[in-house]
Amino acid sequence: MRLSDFPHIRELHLFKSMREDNFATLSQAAYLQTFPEQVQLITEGDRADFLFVVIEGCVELFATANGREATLAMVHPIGTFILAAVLKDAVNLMSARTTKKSRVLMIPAQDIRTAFETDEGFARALVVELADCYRSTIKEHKNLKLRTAVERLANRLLKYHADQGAHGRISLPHDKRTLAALLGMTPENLSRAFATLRQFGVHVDGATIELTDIKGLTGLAKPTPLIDDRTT
Amino acid sequence: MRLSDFPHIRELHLFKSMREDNFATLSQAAYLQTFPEQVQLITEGDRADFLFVVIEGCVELFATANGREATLAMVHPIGTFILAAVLKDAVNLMSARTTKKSRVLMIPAQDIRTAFETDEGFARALVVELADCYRSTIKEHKNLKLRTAVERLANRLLKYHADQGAHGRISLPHDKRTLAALLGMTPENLSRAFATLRQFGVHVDGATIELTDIKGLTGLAKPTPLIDDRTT
DNA sequence: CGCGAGCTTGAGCCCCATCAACGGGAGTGG
DNA sequence: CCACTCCCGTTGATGGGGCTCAAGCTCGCG
Repeated sequence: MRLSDFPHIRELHLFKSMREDNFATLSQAAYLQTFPEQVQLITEGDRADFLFVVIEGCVELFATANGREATLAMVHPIGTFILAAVLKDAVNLMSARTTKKSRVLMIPAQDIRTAFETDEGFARALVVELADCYRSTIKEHKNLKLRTAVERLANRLLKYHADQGAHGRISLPHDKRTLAALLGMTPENLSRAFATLRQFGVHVDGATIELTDIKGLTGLAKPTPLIDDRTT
Repeated sequence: MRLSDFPHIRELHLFKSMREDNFATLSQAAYLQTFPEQVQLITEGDRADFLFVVIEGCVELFATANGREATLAMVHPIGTFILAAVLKDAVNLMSARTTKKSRVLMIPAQDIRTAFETDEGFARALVVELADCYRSTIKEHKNLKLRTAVERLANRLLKYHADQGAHGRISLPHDKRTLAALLGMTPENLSRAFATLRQFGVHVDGATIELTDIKGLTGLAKPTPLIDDRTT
């Protein structure tokens, strides 16, 4: 892997407090690879052989059963996935595919586990990382159980709006069928949800959305830090 | 707290590898308390002041928003809850209430965090515990998104059946309105789901259920270790 | 015997999935 | 430059799963 990528990784909360020698070992064992879009990186049920770190691009985590498929999360740079499975030396509960051309760092699972056992700083960082992941999924669970599809969309738009500078205009980070899957609905229903939100100042033009009634939209969405805040 | 309760707690995976002195400190700071049923122990949004350990009875974790309520999990002995919030010194994402008379151990959050920072063995145990919690919620998420209400009930019955010795007869561990909430449906709908399952050999008599067609029920439920196994 | 809580059953409705058709933009090849 | 095709997104019609509201039922208990 290229040394030029080390600084970013090293600065990750997960690796920041790791001992230098352990990090060096990990670096040497890791693979940095570039994938085109729509490549499936892992399959649920398979043993977790690598910890993945998304350096560039975007990865979709999803699961399948009974002929149905559900998107569980999108991983953006710099983010990791299947950490829990790697630590437990267990099978993946989710599958993963790229949604765009992506650069991904793959760290052999055994090296992660060794570092966990020998590096106290790393073990502590893992606690924090896992706690964050855990709380994120709880929020997502609440989002799904306590809100309708239109409410989920409204909150998601407000989140994008805040992320992108709150200038009244946002651009969707995913195509609409992916966004629909992420929100737990069909593409058709997403269209209708957008139509419903028109009366709340949501105007769609392709991947660009204009928000002209933030107050009204917020009133509908009723965002709460207990679901929507990234880090609480 | 009573010394007689120590052995059970000490044997918990979470505390097993903790240093003796740290465990002693924790024990002295902890409160063992008994609550009647339907007592709310914590409220979402409040700061997490204690780590809770259910010694006896049962605790329901739930969340509220927009006038809706959703049950997220049931905690049975011996189980912990709001560990992640305690570690992060954050607010609770869930509320908790007893569903029956319960004995609960309450360990001050600050003591847990201190132990985390000073006790390497405890930190490692936390990683495993959090990874388990994390994977459990992912499974629950998949259960909800990938299955219909009837399928969720069928799988739940099969799980109880296995837990209780697979003798073709099970007794429901919760009353039906709680079970309905746990499965993400209304009590009315649970009734109808049971009626639907009659043709698959599910015969209801109060809290006792007789299963006369395990094979057929399994065919409908299509259980998978990637959702239903407690520890994979 | 009367009462209330928990459970069941029924009717109606809403949200959302499904199926089908259509429109438009991008890419391709003539 | 245009015709063709394919894919994405939209729109409409229909249906089903599940919720709501309301009534009836059963059983335990006073």
